Amino acid sequence: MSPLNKKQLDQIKDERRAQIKEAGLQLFARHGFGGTKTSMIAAEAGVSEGLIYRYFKSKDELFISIVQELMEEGKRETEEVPRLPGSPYEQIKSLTENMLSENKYAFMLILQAARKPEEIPEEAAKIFESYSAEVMIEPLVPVFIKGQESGEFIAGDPHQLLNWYMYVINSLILDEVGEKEYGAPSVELLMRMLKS
Amino acid sequence: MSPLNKKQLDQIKDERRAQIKEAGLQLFARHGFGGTKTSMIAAEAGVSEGLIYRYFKSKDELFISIVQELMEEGKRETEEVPRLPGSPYEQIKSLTENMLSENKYAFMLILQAARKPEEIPEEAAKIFESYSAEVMIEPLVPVFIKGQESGEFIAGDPHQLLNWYMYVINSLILDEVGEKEYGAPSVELLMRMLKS
Amino acid sequence: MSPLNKKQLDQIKDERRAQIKEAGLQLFARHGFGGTKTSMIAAEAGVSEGLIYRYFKSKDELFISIVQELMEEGKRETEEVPRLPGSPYEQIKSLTENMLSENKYAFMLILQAARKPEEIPEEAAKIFESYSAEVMIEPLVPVFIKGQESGEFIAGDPHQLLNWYMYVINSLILDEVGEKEYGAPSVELLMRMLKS
Amino acid sequence: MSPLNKKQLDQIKDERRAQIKEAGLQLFARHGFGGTKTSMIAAEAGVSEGLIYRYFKSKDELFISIVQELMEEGKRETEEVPRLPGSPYEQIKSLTENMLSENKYAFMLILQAARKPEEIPEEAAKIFESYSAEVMIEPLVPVFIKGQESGEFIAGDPHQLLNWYMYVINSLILDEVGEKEYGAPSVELLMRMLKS
DNA sequence: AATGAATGAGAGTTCATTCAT
DNA sequence: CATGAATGAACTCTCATTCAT
Repeated sequence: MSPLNKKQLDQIKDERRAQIKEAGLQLFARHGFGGTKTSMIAAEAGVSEGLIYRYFKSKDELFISIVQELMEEGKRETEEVPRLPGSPYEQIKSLTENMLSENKYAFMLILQAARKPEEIPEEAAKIFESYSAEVMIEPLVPVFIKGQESGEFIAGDPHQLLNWYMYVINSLILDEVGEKEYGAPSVELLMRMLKS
Repeated sequence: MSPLNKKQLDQIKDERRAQIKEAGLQLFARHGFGGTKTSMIAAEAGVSEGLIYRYFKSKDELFISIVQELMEEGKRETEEVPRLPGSPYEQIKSLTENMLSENKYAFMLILQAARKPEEIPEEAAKIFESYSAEVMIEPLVPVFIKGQESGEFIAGDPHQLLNWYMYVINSLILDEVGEKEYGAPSVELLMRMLKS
Repeated sequence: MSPLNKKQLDQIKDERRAQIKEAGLQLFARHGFGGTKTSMIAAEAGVSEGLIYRYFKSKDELFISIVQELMEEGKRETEEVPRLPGSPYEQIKSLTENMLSENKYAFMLILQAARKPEEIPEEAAKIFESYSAEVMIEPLVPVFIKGQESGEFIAGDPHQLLNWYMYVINSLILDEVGEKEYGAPSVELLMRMLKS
Repeated sequence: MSPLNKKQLDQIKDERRAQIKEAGLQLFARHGFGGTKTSMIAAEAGVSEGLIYRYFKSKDELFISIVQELMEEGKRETEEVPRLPGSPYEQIKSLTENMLSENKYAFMLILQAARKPEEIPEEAAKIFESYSAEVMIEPLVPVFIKGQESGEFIAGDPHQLLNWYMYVINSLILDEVGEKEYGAPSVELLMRMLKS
């Protein structure tokens, strides 16, 4: 039989790349960059250790590649908020719910990069900076102001309030929502911080 | 010259032990367990690398010893809250402020143990569990109930609300209050979560 | 369409084998055994990495096979010298020129095997020994003696003088005649070593 | 007993550094950069593999450090030639003898760097270039001219003749003067290339 | 017959721990 | 008691070789 054709090979390659990135995402998110050994990634992805290096030049590059992708995704999500249905309060509540549940790993990893830039590859730290808080918070400012005008949100500098709110959310995500007795706080409780 | 007597030797020993633990506390808090090299601890404590092993059997044991001590201190502080001056709201606000500023390193380390038990020595994780949330939250429940009765706090299961509140505080402490534009949220904003 | 017949298949096989050997020769000559990766050989030969192993059991065997072939070729050339036109001086000059230019790669590789037997497969080193200096020098002895008799060459033990002369030639070939300012020494200068 | 004092420790360090460099010199000279494994160096120096890294940041740095030292030594030796006793012919003969015997390893290594700059650390190649041929040949030009004037050496561009002569010497050194039947050519035979 | 994705042994390097002094 | 040179297990990464297609 003839060898696999180009399309099939490309598909395999894409799958493997995705597998390895997914494994990396989960492990980096949970154990940090230094705490994640390449052997762990290989095991989680179900491939040999050597194979990682056919798809990524180094552990650093794998990390960078993951961060890059996530930052872009995160940016897209935040920009989407003003177009969500409902009042400003409901829009931000939606984003909060999304961050706390669906995209947990992604946010965890992004925020780890933010917290200890000295422990991750330099280039990853740079990428993170370039998508800095501004980029992820700025799109929400108009939404928040609209909420203040309609009386849904408390008064105060919207940048500052949003920053603080995000700060709390981020911290919570990093806690990886343990299996504690009461679990993570309800979104409603958190929103009380902003509600007038 | 005659050799040091037993009392003097014991004093030197206690000092060295304390020096090393203090260095360990700060470094583990900042860089995590895996991110802290024994050479860093020796340098920070101003002793030789080898000396660490006269006072602690291993890096693991040093970490465990530090966690142990901090947990007891934390417990003492929480138990003190009902005896603080002011209303329940003010008492809990006091504790919050204390956790977010004065005892930062201690809390950072404790919480790091809490968050990533896989990354720390198994025994340290066990100690943490044994001082579990209950121990640190239970003493606050009566205070909170008193606050609900006087109308200062929102209604709801006090265990659950306190748990969630602590959860947020803990998360924030772990963020090591970066140099962000707006810094960490004001205690007042956080207290809005509980205030009726 | 019908499959290829046996003759056609054999031809393809011979071509492939030759392709791979030629690529190996150039790369081993330039980069040494250890410095040549199988991936480089595959790329240079324009075949897949796996295919090499259909034609040669291992990288070692490929190397051995190349050395083997070259040694035989070299032997044939040396044996040809007495039948070249011109005086003994001119005959040896001819051989010298040939070695320094036309068959450079071949000689380079042979001599690399000679110089660092530890770095090449053991069997290749053995083959080299078996074709040892004697085999390549002995045919030249009568030529040299004839030159001494006619007064063209200096006096002395012909074996020893030839050996030394070859030794210098071999060393020069191994230098791969760099792009130095003055390039490699002229054949005339070298021949001064032997000329009376 | 008190710990070793500073002087003693410095001596141990100097000894170890020298041990490791000496082992590196011999092995790099014989097997090339890539062909020399750190485990070989450790074994030859009689230390553990890890210890190498207390004295040199990397295998690259060890190599660079060795090349650096040798280049300076080589330069000093060449500059000394005009001050040697005897006629120009005897001075250059002296240098030749020295290169072919006493300082063999040093020259071997230097020349390996010269021959395959792409296979050694980039910085080592740069160092080599900076001490380029000029530096090692230029001091000999006046000596050679003096020899031409007195009729000891053949006529011709002194730069070119010296270059070629050195080229042959270098090539010979790289051959590591095997245990061949007749050994390396006598210095006298080589000098015939230059003698009028 | 041919491909190139996948493997795993072995290389260079780091760092907790030991030990001679 | 105190030192820091020395060790070796474990990590990241490379590359000859295998194997499903």
